[in-house]
Amino acid sequence: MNTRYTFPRSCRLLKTDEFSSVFNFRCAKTGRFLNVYAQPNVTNASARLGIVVGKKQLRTAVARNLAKRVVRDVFRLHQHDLPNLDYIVRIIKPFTQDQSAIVRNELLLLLKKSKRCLDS
RNA sequence: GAAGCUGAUCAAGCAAUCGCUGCCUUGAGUAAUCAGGGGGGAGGAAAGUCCGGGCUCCAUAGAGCAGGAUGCCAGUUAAUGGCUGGCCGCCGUGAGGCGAGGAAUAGGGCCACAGAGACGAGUAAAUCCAUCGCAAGAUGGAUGGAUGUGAAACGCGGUAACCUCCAUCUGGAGCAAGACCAAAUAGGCAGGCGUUGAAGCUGCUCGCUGAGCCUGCGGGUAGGUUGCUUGAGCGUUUGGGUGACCAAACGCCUAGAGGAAUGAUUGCUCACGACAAAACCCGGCUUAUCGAUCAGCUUCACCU
RNA sequence: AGGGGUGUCGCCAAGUGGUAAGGCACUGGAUUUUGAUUCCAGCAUUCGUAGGUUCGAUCCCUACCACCCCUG
Repeated sequence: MNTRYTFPRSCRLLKTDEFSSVFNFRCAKTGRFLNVYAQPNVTNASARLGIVVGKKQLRTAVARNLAKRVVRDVFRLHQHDLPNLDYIVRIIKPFTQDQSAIVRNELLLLLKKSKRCLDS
């Protein structure tokens, strides 16, 4: 049995209430490009992800989609190593395609940091 | 060799893994959907939306006015304000580049400053002559240029990218166009039954309240389907034309989403990768752009 | 997709082809023991950018850039 790396609907944050509850939990970690919020979730079996991309930061639809795709890809590949949390990733600064490696490392670091923040 | 001019082409490639999204197919499932396999998946500007056309709907007896656009001549095209060729003017040493380039005797307006005077007329100063006067000067006549001006000492002045005139073109809206299917709720129309009692309380009877109820139809909202990619298409060759372009033959099928799809990682190679992402479709224009290649040409320097 | 508007000093802005008003702010001076008020003076390197028409362009024309608004 090989582990699947898909990103089904059950692994996303969908409702506005879910987003605002994670924001109100106030466990945030900030990097150069990203801003990660986290909250433990009891109802779901796996980690869940929500992405916020502002129109002010990334003007065109292509840039927004690229940002979302990069974040989603990192989450997808590491979802089985992550604890049972709700994450929200917000993009603060725009980045281009050749900067995506830096962004990926930063996101992994921030995810680990937020886990430690919740444990303490 | 250096500096340029013009035209054309390309817009990193290959492999593996994990993902995204349509299409075809197989299986499971009532269905939504899920799983496997195959195959496809952004541009030269997709951009700005500046022109032109196709397509669709609405309007339309015919013609005109108004408004708008264009403006040397000829050609090309489905069409154009695009493009091509020629003439003329300007710029550049040159290859070349740029040009809304018709009419001022149809008419109106404007022409700052300077200058006597800005198109109506007319003479301020200067020179010469005559008269008067001691002189300063005054009056009359003649002169032709100078000053200043972008231009002019009156010449049928300049200006039409001021209005205008002339010639040509021009119905409007836009795929959220338009077509089809079609919940819930409200309302409409037709038929039937209803104060000789509809409907409700209520499963039945009594009782009470007291005007609607049933059936059918059509419009139409949410939503869905379609329009949606085979087209004034692309490539090669041949022929015609100075050229834009046209014709013929052969070959090819090349995104079609709907909160909006092309990414990530690893390895190798190289010019070390810019501007930038389709949304009904084409033809142009304009703008952004790391670079690379090819062809023709110009100028300068050096060598033979 | 279609349509409209704006861009002028740090801010608000006037300006109908002839060398860019005004107010606030700022700077300097005067007045005052000091400050505020008041008075005087100063402050525009391309009128968003680039071309064109014109003797001459903020103004007219064309293209572009940025921002805003409207209809669906």
